[in-house]
Amino acid sequence: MPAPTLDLLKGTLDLLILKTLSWGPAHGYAIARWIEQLTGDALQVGEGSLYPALHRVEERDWVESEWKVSAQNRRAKFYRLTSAGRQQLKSETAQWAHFVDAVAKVLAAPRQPAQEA
Amino acid sequence: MPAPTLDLLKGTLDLLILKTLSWGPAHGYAIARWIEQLTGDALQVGEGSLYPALHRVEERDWVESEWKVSAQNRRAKFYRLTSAGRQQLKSETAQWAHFVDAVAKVLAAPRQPAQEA
DNA sequence: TTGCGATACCTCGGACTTCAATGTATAAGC
DNA sequence: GCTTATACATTGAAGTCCGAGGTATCGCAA
Repeated sequence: MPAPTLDLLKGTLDLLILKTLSWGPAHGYAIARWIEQLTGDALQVGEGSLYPALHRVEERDWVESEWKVSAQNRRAKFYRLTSAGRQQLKSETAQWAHFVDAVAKVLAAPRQPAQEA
Repeated sequence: MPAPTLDLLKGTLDLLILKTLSWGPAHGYAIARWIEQLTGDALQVGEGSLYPALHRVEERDWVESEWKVSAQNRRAKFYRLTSAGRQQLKSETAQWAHFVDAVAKVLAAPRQPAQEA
């Protein structure tokens, strides 16, 4: 039988993280909880997706990190958007909108396009 | 330097193929051209994505195939949606809408959600 | 004080998709 | 005969997701 393969995030996790950090610095665990809370658990961010994603956005210099103490009095790595990250957020947001629009065009089409050669 | 890595389709190719076939049977090459034409090339379907995708939707019994001769007088494998495929199309369309809506909720949020513990 | 749940970090491996590159073959047009 | 478009296919590299497993601390309750 075919594996279920949820793959809920479809490559949007970096965008979601950058957007979340545009509200202000946060640590990984809180970012994941915020995304879940905002979407009513429609999007779920497992730790096996979260931490690699945080590491790659830092690697690409879209965020910077610093160890601090969380509101729950625990050691946590706080991430802050860099100016390159803010630029990236803008760019990825536009690309996402463009992509969603393109898919919508196909899904809305009542029939095949005219004049295929 | 980080690889560009377009990844335009983000896991929606199966959905796009099923939708395209809901207009009637078609062969792979035509499906790809239709998607590109409908989206003004916003979505591009390379052959290395297309054919594996067609094989997996057939493997899952969402489509059936049959060799015929195309309008261009060439040997071509025509795909037809099965009733399971029609069901899958409906389900995936709903899931896609749900997903897009969830992402929009995060992107539209002006700030972090209230009362994090 | 011992144990548990929540917070918070991390890595590994498997499964999957995308996509460029490469290859085959035929029809039509020049 | 050559080129272009049509039409199929596979391979390998790269990237993402995610379940499973591991570490550690805090606060609380038994």
